[in-house]
Amino acid sequence: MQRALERAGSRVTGPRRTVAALINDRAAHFTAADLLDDARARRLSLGRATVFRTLELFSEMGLLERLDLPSGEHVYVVCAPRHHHHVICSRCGRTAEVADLGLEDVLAEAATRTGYQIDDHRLELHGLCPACRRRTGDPS
Amino acid sequence: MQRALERAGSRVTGPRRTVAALINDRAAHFTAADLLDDARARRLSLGRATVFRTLELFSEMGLLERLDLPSGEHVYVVCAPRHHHHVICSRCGRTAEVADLGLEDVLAEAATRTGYQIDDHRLELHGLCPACRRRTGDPS
DNA sequence: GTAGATGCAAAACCTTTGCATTTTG
DNA sequence: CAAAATGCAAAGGTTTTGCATCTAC
Repeated sequence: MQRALERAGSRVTGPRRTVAALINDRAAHFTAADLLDDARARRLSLGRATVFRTLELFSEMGLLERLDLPSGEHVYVVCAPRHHHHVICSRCGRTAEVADLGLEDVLAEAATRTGYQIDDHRLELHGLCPACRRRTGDPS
Repeated sequence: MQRALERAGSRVTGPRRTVAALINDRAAHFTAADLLDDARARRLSLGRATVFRTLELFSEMGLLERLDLPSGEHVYVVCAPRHHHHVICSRCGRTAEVADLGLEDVLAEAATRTGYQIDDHRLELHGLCPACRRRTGDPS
């Protein structure tokens, strides 16, 4: 992460390290408020504005991505900077990334049918992660 | 819409008719605030809370769907109650619906690769609608 | 007549901004 | 040392809630 900041020409500061550390300790997706709470719980000084600014920075750098859950919540997930999609566990919030799913055909089909020129897309998959699946009734 | 309300066991009230009318007069996606502004502009009495409550009601009834744009804006679009996806014009906000795009294979592939049990998905397509395409430089 | 709907104003949120102060490179 | 980053508190915006008053059925 230090590397990434340097590469991006941004400064490596205490607060940014703190945010990075807090993110690292989170298993699943999180909100800005989550990090603020974590910081307070650990008695780490960290300003609200800094958290928002840092999340935005990390997102621009491609280290994070913001997802909008069906609930309307804005959550962030750690991810690789290439194009991909997220599979989100609706129970625990853990996410996995998938890429190259063969969406091209789907997009082409949509373009043909609607006449729209499709420039971008967002795909979110919701379900249960392997662990939550085991803990649930249905081991199908 | 009257029908839909009756079917759902909800009352057909003045404010709900007003909201439905305002929605009808909108060409593209809109926010709760948009409707409030429209109402004010037309000197229609309509409470803020009622707008939010009605949008929620219509959404539950499947007449509307709330989308979260990449910008973070919460917009609503009119749509049919079956499963489908939205193609959204990034210039004018007009939307089109598409269904049965052959996503099944994509979902199956994602499930296989991640081990998640995939229960639901959201796909948003962004681009230019035919009209905006024409008005833009690139008639490719 | 009564459950359901409304409107208002306040509360609750969430996110951004201005600006003086501190810190990094 | 200069530019960048921070923190605070305030502003801005959106959505929700409590409650007294209406109104559709």
